Amino acid sequence: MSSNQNVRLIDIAMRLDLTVNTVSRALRDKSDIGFETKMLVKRTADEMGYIPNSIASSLRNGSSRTIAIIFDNLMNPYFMIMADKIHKRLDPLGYATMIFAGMDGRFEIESLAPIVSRKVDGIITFLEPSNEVLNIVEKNQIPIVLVGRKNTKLSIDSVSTDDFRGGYEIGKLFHSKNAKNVGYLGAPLGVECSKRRLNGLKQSLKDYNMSIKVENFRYVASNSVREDLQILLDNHVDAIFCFNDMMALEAITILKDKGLHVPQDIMLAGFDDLQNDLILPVRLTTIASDKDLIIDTTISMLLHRLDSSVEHHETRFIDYDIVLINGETT
Amino acid sequence: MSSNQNVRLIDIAMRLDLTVNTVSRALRDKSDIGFETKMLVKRTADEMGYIPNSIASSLRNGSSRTIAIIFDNLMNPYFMIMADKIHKRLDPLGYATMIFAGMDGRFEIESLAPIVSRKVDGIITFLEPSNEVLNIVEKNQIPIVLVGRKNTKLSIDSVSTDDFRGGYEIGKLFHSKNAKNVGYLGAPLGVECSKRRLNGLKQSLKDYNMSIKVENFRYVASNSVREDLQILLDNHVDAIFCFNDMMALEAITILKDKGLHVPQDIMLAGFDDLQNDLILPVRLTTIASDKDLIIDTTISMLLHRLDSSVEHHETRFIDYDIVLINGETT
DNA sequence: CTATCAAACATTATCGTTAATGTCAACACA
DNA sequence: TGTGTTGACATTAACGATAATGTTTGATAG
Repeated sequence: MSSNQNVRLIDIAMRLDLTVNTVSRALRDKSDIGFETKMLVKRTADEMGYIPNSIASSLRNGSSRTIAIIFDNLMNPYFMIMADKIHKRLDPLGYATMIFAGMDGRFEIESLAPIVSRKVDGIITFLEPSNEVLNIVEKNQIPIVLVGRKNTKLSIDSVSTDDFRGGYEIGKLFHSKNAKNVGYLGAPLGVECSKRRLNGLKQSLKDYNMSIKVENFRYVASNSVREDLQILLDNHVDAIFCFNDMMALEAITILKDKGLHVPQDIMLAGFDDLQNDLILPVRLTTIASDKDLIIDTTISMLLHRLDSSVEHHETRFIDYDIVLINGETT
Repeated sequence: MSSNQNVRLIDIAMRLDLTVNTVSRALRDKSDIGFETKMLVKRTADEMGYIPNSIASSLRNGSSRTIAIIFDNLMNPYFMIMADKIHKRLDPLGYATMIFAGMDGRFEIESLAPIVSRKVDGIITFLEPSNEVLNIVEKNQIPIVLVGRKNTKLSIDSVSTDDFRGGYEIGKLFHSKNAKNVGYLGAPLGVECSKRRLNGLKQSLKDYNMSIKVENFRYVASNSVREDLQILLDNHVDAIFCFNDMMALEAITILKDKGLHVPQDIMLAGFDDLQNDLILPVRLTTIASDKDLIIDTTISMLLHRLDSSVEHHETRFIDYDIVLINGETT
């Protein structure tokens, strides 16, 4: 139980009449230290309750063995699922994950200082970083990978699903179910992946000779799902593609309040397949990409950048593999 | 854009032909530095894109301005909501939040090293820490607050809801709705707060002369909701109190699969009121405690410990304020 | 005209750990 | 006998920021 303060290397060293360095090397099983000494040091460290000060070793090593995850809102289940998967992959590798959230949709320079300042070894972001952010990150040589929101204008490593094809398949599906008037509840203007999903949807509507009405394609602000949905209902849509499952869930909830049932009264589709990772009391038609593969790819790209320097940025696309209709695979 | 590496205090100092210390003090608006110099230093730091190395200052100051949040599973919406609230409160105070998860139900000594090692300024835990953990935390003088899982045997600051009364009210509610045979889907044995909720339930069943059958009170393992639920159905319960909303959601989903409707065919109640913070496509009968108040209380207790030393541990109980029945306040 | 003081900066030591060198005794080899 | 060699440890110098002292210059007081 000894004293009341932290045990440091020097405390062990003094106890054993060794130097700090010897203790440090002994604990990390380095060469140049006798077997007996190593054993003794380790045992003593254990007895004294030594816990290394990783702040100090981070300073010395220039690495904090921490990966930053960036997204705008902790309370979005999709991000949470991803954060969980990231955490589960990185933990065995000795990396802690630090979540930076609450950025209000944009990854700007103001949010960057706390991250860079903490000397994270890498950044996984679900938000498009601004160019300034990218400059600083590059200047500080921090590997960064963008997940799911690839913007062609950005020069950054990224992992993404095939948004266009996702949108296309939903349109095709709606057609096969005899939808005539399809609407889209999208992310706010400027979110590239939402635009790509919409483009895919439009293309399939065109290919299948369904009507394309611009007023049915909405850019939904964060708390205006209700209004945009009402507009679609006023326009008598019979099928709605939602940017993601969260929006679809909100839409279902609102529709239910209005006494409308899915899919009997109106068809609905989302994107992300949350129900695969979360318990949801409804079954959604949705685009399911392989989240584990997305995360595995992301992390391997990130770790790859950790030891090799940047030559060229690449984007890897992860195929989605199934579309679910009310729980049944098509 | 100057060089390719980090800008440090010494880089600014050399540029301006000042000492590191002067630059440091100038940037932090300390006394002993002339007004002109401060301005010059700040401007130069800005131009050079200086970002302080908080690892270094943490080492020097002995504080990382980081608060650790502990829970077992990132993917639990309740924790996520709480984490979000904590983050939103601490961020303006300059504290980063670091999430430590994946602990599999127990907060044991193995999980502690990475936390202590990082010199966090405080710990907010949603898991009961073991006594060893508590010892080490105290030895290292790290303030810690336990949220929602108060175990009377532990000497620790904590914030909790009145679990007993919550359970009691649900029983009372079931009685008012003419339930005759009430079941409980609880947390695994050993989770104190689940036991308290059950005790509350039992008490109300007794007070209202409803039948108390031990076989209807289940300790549900993480992935056996289905089996335990089936047992309750076999026992012909007409109302089920679930440990929390997540379990209630899972139960609803399973019941729906079986063609049973809530509340027509069977009554169901949860705990936490997730629907207040999350979009849920169902309305749950649930116990709603004031989550913001819980978090505010937690953080104020934590911050209080940061500057005053430990004298005595206390538990504060947060009242729940409403019970919802399918969305209607009782 | 010198002692006193304060403003404005410089020097030095320190946080805990770790990499790069230094030292020294024991032993081998020719 | 002298020259390497090696095992096992010690010494020193970082990492970047900051608190505790020192130093210088100029102004003010007596």
